Amino acid sequence: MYVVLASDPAGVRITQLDDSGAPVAARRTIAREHLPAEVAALERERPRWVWDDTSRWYPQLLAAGVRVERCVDLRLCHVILRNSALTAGSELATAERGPWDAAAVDEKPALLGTLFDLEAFGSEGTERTKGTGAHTGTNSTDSPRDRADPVAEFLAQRAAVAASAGSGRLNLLLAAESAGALVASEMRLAGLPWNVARHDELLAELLGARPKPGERPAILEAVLQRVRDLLEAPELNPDSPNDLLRALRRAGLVIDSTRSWELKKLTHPAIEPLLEYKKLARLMAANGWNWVDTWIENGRFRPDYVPGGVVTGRWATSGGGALQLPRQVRGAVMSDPGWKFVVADAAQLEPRVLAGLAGDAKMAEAGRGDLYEGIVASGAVATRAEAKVAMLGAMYGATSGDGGRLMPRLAKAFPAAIAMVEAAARAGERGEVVTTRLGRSSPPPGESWRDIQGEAYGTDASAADQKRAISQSRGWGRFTRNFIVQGTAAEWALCWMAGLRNRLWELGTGPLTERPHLVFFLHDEVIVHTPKALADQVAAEVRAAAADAGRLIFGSMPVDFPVTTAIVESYADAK
DNA sequence: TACCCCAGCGCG
DNA sequence: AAAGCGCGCTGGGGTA
Repeated sequence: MYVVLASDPAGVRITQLDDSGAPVAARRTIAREHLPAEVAALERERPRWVWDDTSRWYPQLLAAGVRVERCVDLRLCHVILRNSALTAGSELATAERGPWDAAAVDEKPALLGTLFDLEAFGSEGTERTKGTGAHTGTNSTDSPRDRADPVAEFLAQRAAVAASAGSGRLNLLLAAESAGALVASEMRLAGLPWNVARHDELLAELLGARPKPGERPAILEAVLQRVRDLLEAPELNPDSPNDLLRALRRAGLVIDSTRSWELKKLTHPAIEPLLEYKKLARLMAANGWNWVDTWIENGRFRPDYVPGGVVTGRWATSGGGALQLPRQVRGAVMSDPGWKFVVADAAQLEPRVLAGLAGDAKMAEAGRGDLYEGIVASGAVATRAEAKVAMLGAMYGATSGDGGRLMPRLAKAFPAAIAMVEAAARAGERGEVVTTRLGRSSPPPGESWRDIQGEAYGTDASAADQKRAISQSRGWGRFTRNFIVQGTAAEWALCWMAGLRNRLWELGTGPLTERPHLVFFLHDEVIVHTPKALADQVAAEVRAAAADAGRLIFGSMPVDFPVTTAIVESYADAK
């Protein structure tokens, strides 16, 4: 059964559909304040909730203590189906842009009326990312998506999937994407436990005690003093790349940027303290006291997770840089008393995904244990380090350096896997679209890309035009090469997390945050916060969910997806 | 003052 | 080891 929710001037309109999409009862409208109780009652029948945007509906339900098992997030699913090569001929994909299509930045509409609509839509989008997602309460009935009918959209999506040759995969992708949206709301509700006192200690050890606003802490100041002395630049502003570059050149160094890996090549007494300064200044700017003041509330870090925020299907976050927490401060992530973290990491996820995608039995075999050791054992390369750099080269499209040099050896040892990424690269170079295992397609290159390619073959094309076109074409090829791997890995991770979410729910009783629950997700890694006594069971469920995800996506293809699990009280103690 | 872009660096 | 993929955030520095 499906239950479609829609905003209505009078409250919330509820439409129940059977599994074929046919209405099973007259639709009705209830008052907004009755929604949580209504959802809780209907949830016992395990429906799939259908709504325009999980972040507009679910946070309030969670706040009222109502958790749902599954949903369809029409906004996220629409994006997938609109772009997927598997549904390219569908009405949904070929229709004019509508309220379910986000306004594209580079498509400025000519007509004022249209412009107004798109701007209204855009402003809604930005509100969503910065806010709590709690839109349903007040003035949301005016947004374009509320003027669109979710029942009609849902039926259009079902039709597009049903007519596709890849309907099984697409259905899995849509379910996983929607489950991800539920997880995102739940993780925001729970928050990542953050020990402010410990964070303070870490900062004090590394930087010195918290300074007055606008000043530098003692250790940072002392390091800077050394830099200024050694460069004989007492007025140096080390945070200004221009200023720093001038000072370095005055000291006789030949350099054209202040990037740390460029600095590392230089020999000068000031380099060591300068690199130290950069490291510490970065910590202070990105995750220092200001960050704690802004992002930690009541011992929890609650970033805004953005499922589908990356073209490849990876998540993004907005606010707090949640996906870039530096190792230096991970010690401040500490479990509650009586609770533990289970930190789990999918080992060598992307190359394993590539083995599955390509159906490369040899590479799957090499991945029976440590994949890189397996590659060494196959004789392709001599060391684990070489295996790793060669694999990265294959997946990212390295052309030079060790990656570019070693990659051809992989092509000999694992021809199927390498042919897969090479084919994706060639498709991208031609401006074609590529598609992940479950059916997410890459965006086509933009208009200016095509212009540049076209111009390079005109009669008055210069050598420079052609060079530019080739370089741009290769660049897009590297993107599509990586897209199929990164995108399919993201699908694996979504399936993993969706399965884990339900397994965790079964381990406990009561509200979500009193059971083992997800508190963090980082592409190929999750953190579960769990009562101490359940930690071992959680670790087992994490591994079982990983095995499920592999079978769901790759079927009988025997690719292993081992996960490392650590049961810890601080994130810093994992791996 | 507000806004935009860039350089640089954190994460996978 | 900084060549090759995907992001977000900060401070500097410019413009309106």
